[in-house]
Amino acid sequence: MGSKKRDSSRVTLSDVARLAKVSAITVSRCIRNPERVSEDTRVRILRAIDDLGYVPDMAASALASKRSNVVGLVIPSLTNSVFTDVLKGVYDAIEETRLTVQIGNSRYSPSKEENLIRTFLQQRPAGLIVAGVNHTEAGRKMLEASSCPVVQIMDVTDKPVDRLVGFSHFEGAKAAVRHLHDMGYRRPGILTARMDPRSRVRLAGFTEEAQQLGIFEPARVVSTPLHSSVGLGAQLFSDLLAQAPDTDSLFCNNDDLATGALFEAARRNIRVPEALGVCGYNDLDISAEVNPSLTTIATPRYEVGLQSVQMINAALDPEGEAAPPPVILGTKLVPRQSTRRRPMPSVGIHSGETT
Amino acid sequence: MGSKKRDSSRVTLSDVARLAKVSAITVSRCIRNPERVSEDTRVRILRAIDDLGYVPDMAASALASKRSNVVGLVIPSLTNSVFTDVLKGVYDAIEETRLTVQIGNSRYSPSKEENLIRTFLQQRPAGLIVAGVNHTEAGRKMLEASSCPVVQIMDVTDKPVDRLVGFSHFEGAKAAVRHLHDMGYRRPGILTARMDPRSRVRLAGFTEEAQQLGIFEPARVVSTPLHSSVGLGAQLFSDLLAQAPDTDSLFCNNDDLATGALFEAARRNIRVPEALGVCGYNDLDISAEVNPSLTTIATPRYEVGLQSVQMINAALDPEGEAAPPPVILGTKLVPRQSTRRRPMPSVGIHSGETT
DNA sequence: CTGTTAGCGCATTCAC
DNA sequence: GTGAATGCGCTAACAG
Repeated sequence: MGSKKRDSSRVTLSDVARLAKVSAITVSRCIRNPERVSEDTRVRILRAIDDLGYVPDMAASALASKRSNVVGLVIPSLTNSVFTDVLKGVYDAIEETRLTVQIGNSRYSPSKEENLIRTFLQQRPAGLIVAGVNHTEAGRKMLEASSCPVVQIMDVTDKPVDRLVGFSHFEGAKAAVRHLHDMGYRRPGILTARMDPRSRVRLAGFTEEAQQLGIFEPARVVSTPLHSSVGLGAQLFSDLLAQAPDTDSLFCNNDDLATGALFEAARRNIRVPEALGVCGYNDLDISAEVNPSLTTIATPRYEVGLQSVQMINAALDPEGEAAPPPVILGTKLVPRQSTRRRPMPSVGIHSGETT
Repeated sequence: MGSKKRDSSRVTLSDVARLAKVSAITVSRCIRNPERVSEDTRVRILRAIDDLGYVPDMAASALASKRSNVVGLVIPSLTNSVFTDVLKGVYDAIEETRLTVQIGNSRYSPSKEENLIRTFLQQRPAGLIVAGVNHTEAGRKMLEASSCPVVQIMDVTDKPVDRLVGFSHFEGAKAAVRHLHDMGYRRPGILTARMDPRSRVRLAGFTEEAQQLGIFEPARVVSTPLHSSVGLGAQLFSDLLAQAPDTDSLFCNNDDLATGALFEAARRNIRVPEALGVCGYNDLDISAEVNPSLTTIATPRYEVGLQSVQMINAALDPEGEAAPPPVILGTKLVPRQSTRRRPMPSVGIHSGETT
């Protein structure tokens, strides 16, 4: 097999201790709380560590302290770029710390999520970051009973388990509908797939706002439990056209669907934004590049990743206070060429300039 | 802080042992090598485990055995979908095992990669999966000296460190050029960015094949160290057109660049595939959806992820043999509408029907 | 096939 | 500010 070397006696705390002429426990302290050790022993110890190339053994540390340095991260997908952006934020932030990430992929399944939560919790993690605020009952109970900090991300709720950093999908969807209306569109449809909790909330936001504006029409709602993709966006748009041909605009639950709809519109020679306004959700990289460029709701995914780790860190800090209030980040409408720059004069209502 | 509960005396091996009326070590064995324990003690032990809800303590296990169950995975990006596909394969495969993944993001930096290799190796990982075959000298030495199985992925080489599962970028690029030639294009350019080792190899493949076909033209090579993106593809295509306006086809180092080039061609009313053939690399989801759909070289990224874990597993198996030969997976040209279906009759410009 | 003994490397608790 | 003793939960190496 692959083994090539036997374990060359590892450098341990006591090796360092001997060289620095102190006891092992002092070295241990010096590493974890440098300020609790006198100036010059600290210097000696650090030198010894450096000379010997000492590296702490995490397993031993975890065993003795009953606390690992592992942060569990539970997300529903490893390929959806919404979550890979979160991932990047998490990793960028975690590198500054002595923590380590372990990912669990729930595949959008609440029961898989529950299992992951259980598995992680059994490992005495330093903290847990979980996407969403909807869990199985058992899952939520475990999170609440957990002895480590828990951060829910990517959504908002009145009753977070512990800490939370997310944004409102409801408000984002409403802003999208409002924008379509401001631009003069009066017959908006919605394309939505993979009906996970956050998609549902966006649909609810669409519905509420459209109703308030008096432009809601059930026949213009197209949804499917299938996973989102560009190809599916094209398909759903075709479906919508079949059942409500006079639709004049689209809120798509995400930019993949929107991109697909845009492509399908091009194939059908439907002019965007003149004959059809399109607004997506998330602001992926490609959204600025398609023809015409895609109006969308930008979501702070990377930022959520960063802040979730900072919250874990803050919670772990012995000076740490009680759990801070939830952090609700903003979403932002990014107007682009897939919606008009000005409302139509005819059915026209008023302004909506965004300089 | 976030703590809510004190550690409620954990269920340990000896608890299970007591209930099953055996010794702790037998329980330990039963968990790791069920077949080395007699039928009925095994049954008793498994029942006891179940009754008590016993969960092994990985930290203790790692400490005692000097071997963790962590597989280190070093990749250059967390957002590039080429690597998130690998990631998915790795996670799908690892779930079948008792192993666990830890990701290191090298950000395409060899020195960061070296640091990650060092850090991982210090944790006595069960195995290491590393993207690419190009490392710093120190990095390679560490890998060679490592006592755990190492799998290099996503590329090929004569001298793998240990195990390898990848595919040839050189051959993939050559196939692309050949296809463009077969379809009647005679003035191919190449767009390439983020000159990592694999991109360079693809460029070399392009160059060699084009030279052999007698259609190589240095002025049609456009490259930049910037990271690939759809927007950059548009930019590079514009640059190429400025320096070699008669270019009749494009091999793009990846599908992001190709997509950008396709978008830019649309903006300039350059007809694809009639006036311009385009071939990308990787076969991302979107490539089948753009207009016209993108001819590309499909790469087995998910499969590489899966197999890399299987290799680690095989190496860990005590029955395991010596390191198997490298596994070279195939890439596949996927002809789509961005190249003609038939070669041009002469040098003439027309046809390109796609039924 | 099963048990005994020993100790992995570190952190907790309490002395000093 | 520093140290000694003790054990975290498990597995290696033997013995039977």
